[in-house]
Amino acid sequence: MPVKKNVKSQKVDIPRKTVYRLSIYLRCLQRLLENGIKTVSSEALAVAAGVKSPQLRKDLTYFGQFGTRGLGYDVDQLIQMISNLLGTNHLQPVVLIGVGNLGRALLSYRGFAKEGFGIIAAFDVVVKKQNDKRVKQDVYPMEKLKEFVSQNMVRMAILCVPPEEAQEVVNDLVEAGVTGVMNFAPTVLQVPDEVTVNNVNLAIELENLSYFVGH
Amino acid sequence: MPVKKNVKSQKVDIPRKTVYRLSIYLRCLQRLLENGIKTVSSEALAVAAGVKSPQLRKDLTYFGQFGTRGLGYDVDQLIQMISNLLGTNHLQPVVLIGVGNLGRALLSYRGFAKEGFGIIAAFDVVVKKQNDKRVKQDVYPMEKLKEFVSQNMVRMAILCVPPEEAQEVVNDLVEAGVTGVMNFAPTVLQVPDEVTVNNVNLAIELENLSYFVGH
DNA sequence: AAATGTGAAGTTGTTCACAGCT
DNA sequence: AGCTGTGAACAACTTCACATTT
Repeated sequence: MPVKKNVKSQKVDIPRKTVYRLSIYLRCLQRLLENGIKTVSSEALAVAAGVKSPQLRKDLTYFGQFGTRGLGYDVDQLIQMISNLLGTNHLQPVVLIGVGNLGRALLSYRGFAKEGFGIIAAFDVVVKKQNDKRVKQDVYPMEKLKEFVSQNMVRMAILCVPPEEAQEVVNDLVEAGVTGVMNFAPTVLQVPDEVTVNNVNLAIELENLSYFVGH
Repeated sequence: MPVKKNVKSQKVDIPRKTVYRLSIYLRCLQRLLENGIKTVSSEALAVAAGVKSPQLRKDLTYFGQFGTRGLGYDVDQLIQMISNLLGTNHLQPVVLIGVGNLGRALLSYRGFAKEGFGIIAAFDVVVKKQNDKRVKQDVYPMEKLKEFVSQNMVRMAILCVPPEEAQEVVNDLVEAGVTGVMNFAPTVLQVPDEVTVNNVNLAIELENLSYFVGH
């Protein structure tokens, strides 16, 4: 699918898969930076990221030319460019809805914070006593959701509610101004064109694996 | 990417994306079955699954012809065929390695069991007192991993260890006979060709979303 | 009449090979 | 000499249109 950007944005259309790989490159680059490496060739970075080098070069040229021929890419500069493009150079506030098993785990998942995302609040129909001391965020009742989202200009949400409730919740989110949803519910969500939904279905991933593993 | 199957298997190559969609179809079909619907057209099923109808028909014909022209598909028969192909018609034993936040959540995740997978054991370097009563599985020390996997003919594993340990653990898994790994660690794993790795990187999914949401 | 199955056309994404800088 | 940037070839996937079957 070609990436449709809204009219305001000057960005060229970048393939979905390229955007995904940019995240991977970013991680590899950060590791290089930590190791004090200043410059990297497309070949070396491609190996680290698990792709082929022409792929990497093509991915990068979708949004500009950063390399020096005969030399390679400047690690620091490339990190800046990619994280700027992805929007991870400034903190993105995120809300999480559905504090079940999975929701609770994601609330305390360090992987998000490390990459510049903060889950600033959680919502659930039942506001249970939080006896999990790893969870730092406040859990609010569902009625507060729309108000909170609009007031805090939240644009991204993580959805971990049961499948039956997912569509209803996402409607509220969209009305309140959310334009990006990471959906863990096994539900095909209906949203306006300008809203992006990333479906993450763990059961399907396992099932998929099962096919390749064989009978 | 075309799906490479090992020589033993007689299966025709089915595109990766098709295999993924088959799981989605399966869920929709199960819902139809629950509602007592016996027959479904490609058009109706496609809408439910969020794809176009020629796509669905092509997906199905990769592994046979099941429809009746002028009528549609038999729901029950199609469920049988797909779950047989995916290998979910009999229970697949799975082990989980790394009982941190995420690992613990996955252990108690009902989505897996519902789809025919059972996480039969978990492993970690530290076998902490399990005070989480939702987690039913035993947690063993890492030293027992290889032995357990070979003795129980386990072929699928869920990897939730820190990135530095991931490669080491996966080496052990492969040696012990695992051929399918669902990898939550942000590490590019090196495995033999006959082993399938499904990477699930939640931070990257969020980052990806962030791009579409805009600056 | 209705809906499948499929060759062919169209689209998107990947790889190659090499021209062009530094 | 080395490595990037890219047009062109290639491969994979999707959609279309319609012949075919019930």
